[in-house]
Amino acid sequence: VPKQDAQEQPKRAATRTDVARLAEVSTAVVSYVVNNGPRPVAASTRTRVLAAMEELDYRPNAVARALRMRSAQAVGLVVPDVSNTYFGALARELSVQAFTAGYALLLGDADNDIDRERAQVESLVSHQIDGLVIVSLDPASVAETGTTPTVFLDQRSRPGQLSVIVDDRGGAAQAVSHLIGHGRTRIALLSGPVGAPGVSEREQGWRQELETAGLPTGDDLIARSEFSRAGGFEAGQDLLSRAQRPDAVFVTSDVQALGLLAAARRRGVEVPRDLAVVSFDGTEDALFSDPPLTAIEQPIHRIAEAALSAVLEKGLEHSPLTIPVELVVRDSCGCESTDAESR
Amino acid sequence: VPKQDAQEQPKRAATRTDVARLAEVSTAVVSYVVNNGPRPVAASTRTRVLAAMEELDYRPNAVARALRMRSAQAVGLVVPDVSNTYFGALARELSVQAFTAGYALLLGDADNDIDRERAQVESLVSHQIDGLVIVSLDPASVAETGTTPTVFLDQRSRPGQLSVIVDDRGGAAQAVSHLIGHGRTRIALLSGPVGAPGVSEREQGWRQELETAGLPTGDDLIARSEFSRAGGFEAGQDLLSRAQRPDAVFVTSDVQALGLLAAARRRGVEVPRDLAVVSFDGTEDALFSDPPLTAIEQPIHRIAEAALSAVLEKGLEHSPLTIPVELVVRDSCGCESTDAESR
DNA sequence: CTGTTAGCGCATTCAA
DNA sequence: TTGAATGCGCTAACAG
Repeated sequence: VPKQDAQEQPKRAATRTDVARLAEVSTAVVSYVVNNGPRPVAASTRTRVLAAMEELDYRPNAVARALRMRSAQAVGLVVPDVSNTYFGALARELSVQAFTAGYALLLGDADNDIDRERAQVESLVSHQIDGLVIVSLDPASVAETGTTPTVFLDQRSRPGQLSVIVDDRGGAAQAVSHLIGHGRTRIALLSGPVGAPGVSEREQGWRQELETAGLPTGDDLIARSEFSRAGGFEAGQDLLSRAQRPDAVFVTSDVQALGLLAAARRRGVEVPRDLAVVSFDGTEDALFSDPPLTAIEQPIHRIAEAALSAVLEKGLEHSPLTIPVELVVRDSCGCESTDAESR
Repeated sequence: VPKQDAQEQPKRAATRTDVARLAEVSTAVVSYVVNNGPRPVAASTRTRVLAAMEELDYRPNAVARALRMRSAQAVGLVVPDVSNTYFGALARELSVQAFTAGYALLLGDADNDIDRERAQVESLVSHQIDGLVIVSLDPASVAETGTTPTVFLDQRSRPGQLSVIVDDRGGAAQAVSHLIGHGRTRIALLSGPVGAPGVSEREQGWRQELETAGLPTGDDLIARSEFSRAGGFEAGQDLLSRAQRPDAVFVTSDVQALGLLAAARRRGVEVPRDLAVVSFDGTEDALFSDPPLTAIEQPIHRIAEAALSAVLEKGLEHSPLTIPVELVVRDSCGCESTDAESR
């Protein structure tokens, strides 16, 4: 006498066919209720189907759907390094917003490597993502994304490409202008890797503002490092050990600024008294450093929003779309610390 | 006279069928060369196929493959908040390692919300991921993952579940013991949210070590906050404003410790002189804070490695697998700063 | 060594 | 309002 071991081990997940069989309808009807259309379903039938789905603990297979629909209901994000605070915040913002819109997020970390980046892009595209947002190490050499809408968070994209950018040049100029307003005259630049996103524009902003003011912009005022705390520390050490020490620094990212602050402490250079600092990004890193960083703040929420809609609604009024940035004053620039802000 | 506008607009990406036609072979042969098997292909044929692929710029469709193979060649990661430095580093590590192993990474940010977490898990599973690693807000209520191998980075998983954990209790005890070695007697605990991963074990370690030493563990020595800089700042303010101020704090994460340091500066409490601090995580955050944080360091690389292999090789010698942590001494505990380390 | 073919699970057109 | 049937692109038996 065989016992009922049929439903002991539900080895395979239930499919639409199983549900149809149990509810005694066709598979099409199951689709109709799952998707609320495109054909109507009688209330009583719907109830039966729902019950069967419940009973079988049915979950639609997103992959089969993706194949059929040519869309995975997913967007891809490729960044040079997610562990960088700024990119982490961007990933978080995109994950949350994409989810809210019914999309999953595929993340590709390029590990600061151009070949890795190419490979990540190809992988994501082959996964039928509905859109790709990328902060590229080199927009010119990014892999072909074919029909996948792609938005670059970068100035350097080619004419036809979608891009959402922030006003890097203007922000940098604003930062430098603020420093000049504090009476600083040797304003150094702690810059990012040559070719990295935003770097050359921020450099331009720095240079232009100084030239306009008749202040020096020589190579002895420039240092360069990776976008990392460690990189900022080393470049900071370098900058602070030069013959004629700068009295202010504009730094191209918060994480580098954290490194610079550490280097300054190490050498007994007091910020902001001996060295005023303004950085770019304005992540949470800038709020709790010592001293808190005056920074050009990127509105990550809005950037993510714009990028997502550009990619999903397949368009942008005009590309590039430039998002304004804002100088947020804290303590590192030498402004009087307002109590309300230093938190 | 119709012009050759056939290949003007390659509207659709080339499929295996197109390649087969162009190379004048069957679709199976194309598969064999793409996958290097399972059947051998004559060298000359292979060359023809390769040429056709090149010509058509053919890319295999990962979704179709996933449907057929019941595997997307992808792993999922769900964390409470990617913008947290620790989780960001974990995501990066996993993305890189997964990629190296030929897998993509699907990231789900739970946004510190248990319902969001459930939904993210269901979404990932429906995308046919080959494995899921999750740092859950509540392992008991995580969605059913069916046949998808799942590894929890958490102590509280149920018996049958795979989990990779660090020695939270032991690490905390070690931290507290170090503080006791510095002659501190009122050692507070700046803890995480009730129920968050690792929190209760770290609390236990703190308590046990103090009790053994006959030191106080009262509620007036405990504060609690989210895993964030802002949370740590507020809890720190609270702790430092109490009647009998602690002379040391064990903090359950680096980001919270950053907040605590800011709070201490705000109140003129000098670290480590007035307040010794040891935190948990040991991310890059701990290296460049002021002062650099002595911390219990989690070997993220090894954690990711163990989690990935657990999930992909479907197993673990014994679960939970406990990974040791290590006390890394810097300046915040009051040890003499060694020059080599303070970088 | 190569070709034929049957699905993977789902959405949808076309008939009923 | 429902059902039958087709195909999305790919793998891998199975048969030459």
